[in-house]
Amino acid sequence: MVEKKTIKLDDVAELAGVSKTTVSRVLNNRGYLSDKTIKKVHDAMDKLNYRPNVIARQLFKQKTNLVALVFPTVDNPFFAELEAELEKRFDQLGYRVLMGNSQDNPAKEQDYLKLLLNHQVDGLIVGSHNQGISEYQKTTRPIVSIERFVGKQIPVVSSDNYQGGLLAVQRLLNDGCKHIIHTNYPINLVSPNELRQQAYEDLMNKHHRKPITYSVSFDVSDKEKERVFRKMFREHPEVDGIFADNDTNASLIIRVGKEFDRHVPDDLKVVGYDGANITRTLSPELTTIQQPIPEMATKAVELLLQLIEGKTNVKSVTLPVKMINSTTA
Amino acid sequence: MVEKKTIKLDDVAELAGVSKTTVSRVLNNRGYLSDKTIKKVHDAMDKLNYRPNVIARQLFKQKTNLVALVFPTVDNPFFAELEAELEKRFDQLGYRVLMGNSQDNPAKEQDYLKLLLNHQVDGLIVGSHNQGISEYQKTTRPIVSIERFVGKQIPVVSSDNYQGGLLAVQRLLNDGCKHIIHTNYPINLVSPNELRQQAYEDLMNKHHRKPITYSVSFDVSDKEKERVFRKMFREHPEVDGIFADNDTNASLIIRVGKEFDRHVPDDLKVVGYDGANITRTLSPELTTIQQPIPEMATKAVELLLQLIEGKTNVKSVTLPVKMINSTTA
DNA sequence: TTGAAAGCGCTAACAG
DNA sequence: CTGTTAGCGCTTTCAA
Repeated sequence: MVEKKTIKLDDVAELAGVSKTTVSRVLNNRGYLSDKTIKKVHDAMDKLNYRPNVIARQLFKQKTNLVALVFPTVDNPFFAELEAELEKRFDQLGYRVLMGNSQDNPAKEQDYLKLLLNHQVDGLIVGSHNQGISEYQKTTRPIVSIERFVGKQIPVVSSDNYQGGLLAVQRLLNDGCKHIIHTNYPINLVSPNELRQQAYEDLMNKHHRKPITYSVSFDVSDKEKERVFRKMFREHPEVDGIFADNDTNASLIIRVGKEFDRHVPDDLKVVGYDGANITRTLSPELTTIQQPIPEMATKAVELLLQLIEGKTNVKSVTLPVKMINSTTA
Repeated sequence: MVEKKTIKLDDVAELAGVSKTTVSRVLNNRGYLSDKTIKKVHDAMDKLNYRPNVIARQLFKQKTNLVALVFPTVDNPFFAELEAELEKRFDQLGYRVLMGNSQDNPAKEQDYLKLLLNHQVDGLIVGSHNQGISEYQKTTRPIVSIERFVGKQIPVVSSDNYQGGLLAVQRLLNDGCKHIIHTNYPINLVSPNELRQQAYEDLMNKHHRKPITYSVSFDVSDKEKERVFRKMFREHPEVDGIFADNDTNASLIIRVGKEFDRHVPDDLKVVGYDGANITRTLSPELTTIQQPIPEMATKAVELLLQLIEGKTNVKSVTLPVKMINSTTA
């Protein structure tokens, strides 16, 4: 194997018989250059198979064109689609994307925050479910959050959770459900998600029904989740309608329901939440509230770019949700 | 808003009354240092809220501790799980992970290759389906491929596709299927995937049946895929067993089958492929061949690290698959 | 145990 | 139109 030393600007300059500056200019298409020089330089580059060292450029520019996506895990239909959409947009804008699966571990989330603070990335999109990371409050570096309140100065992109809750519960009511239960993940007051629960409770109260909510952590196994749902069916055999906080749970609930001989949609109606690609493909029968994932990605990228460009008055946005009618409700 | 200038080593050194070198040593725990000095430096760092600039360090070390994952898209159960597993392992080893969704676009794939060649990342894991990117042949930089032949010198991690094919088809034969069709994505000779088809054909021939394969591109819409499957049912109404090349297609086939009044498993048996988390959760009824995704991730990381560390004799590996018995076959 | 100085590879004033 | 020079922030010989 031939020992290869790195070719740098200097080497190209020497071979082309010009200065580093000139080569740099050719590289960046900046300033006035004679065609002859440009050609000479290109020839030299080709001959040496020159490759610019991006790290050196980054050091000078103090910009990496890198952003990090901090979500619990990419192995989930909603996050997978969201991250794919984010990556697509960032890529078009010349940004590379770091995958930050926080696994709902505050330490890992903090690591990614440190990347930002250390100028290893130009910005952060966060959608984890941890709370109380105080650094978020202090930093003025570019962060946009998705579906989560992080800090007073950090803009949030969310879908209309209250409206989503209303749509779901109203659908179950229209279907004639008398005993509607809501599942949610443990609510911390920092998530716009609680608005879904709020909508559920408001609508239940309005109809003089007692709201009942079961909490299921995001980061436990399917087995564990099924255990909670079994408990739910056992404690509330009268249940005939369920507003699940995400499609995966909706799917698990439908399965567990069968164990109790409750069949969808005849003696149990279920509305899910999210409506991601993968779920639509694998479980098209699910009636669900669809979050506008592509639009959320577009907005988040837009806001983060504004922050990166130094804009100060960047506002949170809420996007409309949509009911997907299928056969489970 | 207060204008904040970047704190650097120099500033810390000045405040602590020592030299840059000393601060650097404290930072890296290198060389002999008196406790007093260490404390002074730490105090200064704290007071200034100093954050080392990682880019500068990378420039010096010629190492970024970054790897890129180049797969068609992360919005797919198999790739999502694989990328999540890869990220988890790289993270533990101090590597950050770039998400490279190539969308089966050779230009994008080449962009990521360029990152590697430009020393922006230390290594590449590729699992895209493009072929004929000649740079792969030339480079000696660290690349590991997953389920895909990329170049002679590039190690491949794959699962035992031939065995997977045998298991699937044998299962359908055991179930008494007489007319078994295989779906696959268009085969280019660079994919170990073709071994599945080989196994299918070998077993069919052995049983004196005529092998029939329908090809479905990876990157077309569900609608388009369904169209192909409708064609399949129309052209082969006698079909009673299907070996699908992935679980998503299996799921689509089962749905399309219903349109033709073919119900699983009574008058149609289907075996899928992949057995990823999300699929198991959303479609647990699917009988499928499960790829050992976590083990594949472990191996791929292991091999890439060997390459990054300069090892030369890095060998490809094949890992065993497993049959998941459920109710569609 | 500590410091001075050179340099990683590139860019951008500024001067010609 | 092109070159000289001074860094970007850090690490590491080498010398003290």
